[in-house]
Amino acid sequence: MTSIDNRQIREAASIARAISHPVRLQILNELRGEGAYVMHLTAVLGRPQANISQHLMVLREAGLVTAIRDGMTVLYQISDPQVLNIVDDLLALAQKRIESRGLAAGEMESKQGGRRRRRGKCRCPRCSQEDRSGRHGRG
Amino acid sequence: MTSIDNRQIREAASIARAISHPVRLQILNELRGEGAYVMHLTAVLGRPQANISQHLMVLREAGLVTAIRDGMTVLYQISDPQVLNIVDDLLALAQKRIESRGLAAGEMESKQGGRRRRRGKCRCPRCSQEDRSGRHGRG
DNA sequence: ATACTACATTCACAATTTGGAATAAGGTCA
DNA sequence: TGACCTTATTCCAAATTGTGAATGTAGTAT
Repeated sequence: MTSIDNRQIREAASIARAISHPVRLQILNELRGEGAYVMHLTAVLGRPQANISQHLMVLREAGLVTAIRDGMTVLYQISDPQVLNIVDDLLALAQKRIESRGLAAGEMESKQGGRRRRRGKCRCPRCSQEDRSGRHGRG
Repeated sequence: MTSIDNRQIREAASIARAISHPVRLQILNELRGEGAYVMHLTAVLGRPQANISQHLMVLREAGLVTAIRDGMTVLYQISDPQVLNIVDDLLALAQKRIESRGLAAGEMESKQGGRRRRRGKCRCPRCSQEDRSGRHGRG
């Protein structure tokens, strides 16, 4: 039996709320796999460091991510794989909608990246390593 | 290739945003299966009708639910089964956390319903029918 | 028509969230 | 030590959200 009490509802809602910001969702998406350093997130998302840090704080307080100091840098990781289930479901539904809307409104994807997309080079420990060993992509 | 563009991120975030309120999450949870009438939601959640209606509007505008008039009453349904995947994942993670917190903090479930739980009787078409027969769809 | 029921919308205000700027805090290295 | 790097936090104004109260709209019944 699936009895839902108030605590569970509130907890679930607060998880959703932490995820419900484009920057935070993007952060979670970037943390797939082995996680990412703050400077990497700052570089990839193209946002001020303070802002990234603020969003990371929200994610931390919601318990969605954990921070591990590594010298001067900090590695953030997703705290529980189930978090990614939620993210994946959200992205899947979003994708489905965008597609069906595209068919309905003739709004096909042929645009060039409206805004700046990837801020390219980042000097975080991981990126430096990948850069040298020629490994690209995530996973 | 799972390239995530900005539109998809924003769409996903806005879905999460719509879900991220306890009342709305509870509404979605009540809509499982065949949906529910507004008066049923009002009765079950124990909140003012206007407030339920306001939250339903948010869910409608986010495209998570659809409304079908049926005489004087309005039946709300989940617009896409994938919405429930998200809800289920949120509830699962919430449950997992509450459990692990309970073990860690000795906060076992020994409370009586902190707030009012179910407002019991509701006169919506479905409840009335179930009340006097037992199990049947709408007519 | 009136009265009643179910639901939706608007308004006003409090509470919360957001993000930039500045600054603090923690760590490394010459 | 001080210069420098990475990340965290505080302050604050603007924007957004949540809610009750009142009101509007649509359908039913008499």
